[in-house]
Amino acid sequence: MLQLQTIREKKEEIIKALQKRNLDGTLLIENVLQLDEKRRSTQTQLDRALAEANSLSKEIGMLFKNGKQQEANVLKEKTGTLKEESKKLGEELNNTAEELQSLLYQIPNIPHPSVPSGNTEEDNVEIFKEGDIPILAGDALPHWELAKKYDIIDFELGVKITGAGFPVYKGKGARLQRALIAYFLDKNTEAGYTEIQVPHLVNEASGYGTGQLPDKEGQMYHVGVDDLYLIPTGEVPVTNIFRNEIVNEKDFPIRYTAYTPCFRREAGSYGAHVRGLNRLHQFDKVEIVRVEHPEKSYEALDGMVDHIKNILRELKLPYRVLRLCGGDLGFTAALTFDFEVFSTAQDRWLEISSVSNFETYQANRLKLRYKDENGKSKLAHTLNGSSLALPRVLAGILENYQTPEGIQIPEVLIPYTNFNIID
RNA sequence: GGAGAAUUGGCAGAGUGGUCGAAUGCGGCAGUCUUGAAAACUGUUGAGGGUCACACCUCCGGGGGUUCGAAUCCCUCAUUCUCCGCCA
Repeated sequence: MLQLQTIREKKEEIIKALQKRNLDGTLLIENVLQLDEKRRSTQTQLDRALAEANSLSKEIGMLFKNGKQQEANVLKEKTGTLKEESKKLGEELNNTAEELQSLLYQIPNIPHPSVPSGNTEEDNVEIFKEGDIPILAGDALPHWELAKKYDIIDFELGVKITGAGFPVYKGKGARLQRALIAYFLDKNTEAGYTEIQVPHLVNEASGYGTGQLPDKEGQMYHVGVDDLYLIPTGEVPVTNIFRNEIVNEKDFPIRYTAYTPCFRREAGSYGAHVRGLNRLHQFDKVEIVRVEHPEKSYEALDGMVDHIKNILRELKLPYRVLRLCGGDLGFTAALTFDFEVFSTAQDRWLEISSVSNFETYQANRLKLRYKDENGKSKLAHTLNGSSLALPRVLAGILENYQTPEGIQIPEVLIPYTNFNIID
């Protein structure tokens, strides 16, 4: 959520920047400022009433102490109207604040100046590409057929147990997936991220903290009886570690990595593009999260991008990096780089990582602050990225490493799998 | 799931209706002393709103109530601890 102070000071710039998201925020911002004005004036009136009541109460106390009952009773009468007034003002203040809050929740983050304009993923800008796209034999198969051929992923079995989008990994498929998780966690740890394990269900406050609520409510599975949500990404529990925290400036950089399953309802998406592992309701992901000093956050973002490049280079997968355009940028992000791996048998790119800087947007919701050198608390910056999303990496490996003899295992993974071919 | 106790500032811990935003100790920060450090001593040290700056207002787990006045009384929810039950 944007800071009110920023909206007050940079109204025009914000409206202009939001146009990159193809959003005309004029009315929204105007309403916010109006409500903010109203809130503050109501607050002032309320404060005045409370101040008066407070000093009367003190006087009454003194009078009672000195045995002047009658005078005290006279003053008591006066407090009656003040009480009514402050009650009314208090309600008004609450209503205004609530209305203001819900408007603020509707304003997305301001895109970073380097975000290109554009409407759809077509307008994202490729900034880097690496790795050779293998030339496959004419009978090369998409991963879902490879999965069947070698009996390593069973989609139908998942349908029986749960429903579409919940595959069962078997034998070397399961082992390969576990190897990838361990490998990613090891790489992240080497790079300075602390490995943690977090809950896979979160409460409502956490959903608001990272911005899944209220705007993306329908994307999460909700456990009604206990009012908890299954996490759509590890970002939610990990970043919420810092909700309502004031960290020490000396603690930067704060770096965490966590492996979690992710649950997404993804209602209404069917067709060829969601076949196999391309889109699932449950999948595994290793996430990296950083909390940074505002002046260092873009440096950190670059570092995260380089880190993920390294991993993909080691896996020898053909991939590219995109700078997301305004129209494709997530609600809470200021700048996002997407990583895509080339799925040779499907002849298309698959998103396997999304690395974002949220600047103070999440921190403001989370109330995540740090103490600067003058002892003042300021909002920190939060960042996160996938390193990496498992199913599509798996799909990329299956398709790009297929040979007539079987599926070769990338060299760096063999110590983790203990086999070098799936056949 | 049942019974009881608790929830106060970074931590520990006082405070049961009237200068209590809150004693005290530890920790943190600044200073004195010291060649330096430690010790000792002195000062300082919660968050948010509001203001040019003051004033002022709010916050003692969350929400609601009683009262002129609540950290202190009442209701309710949550969490933690102890005992019992159940269980990986």
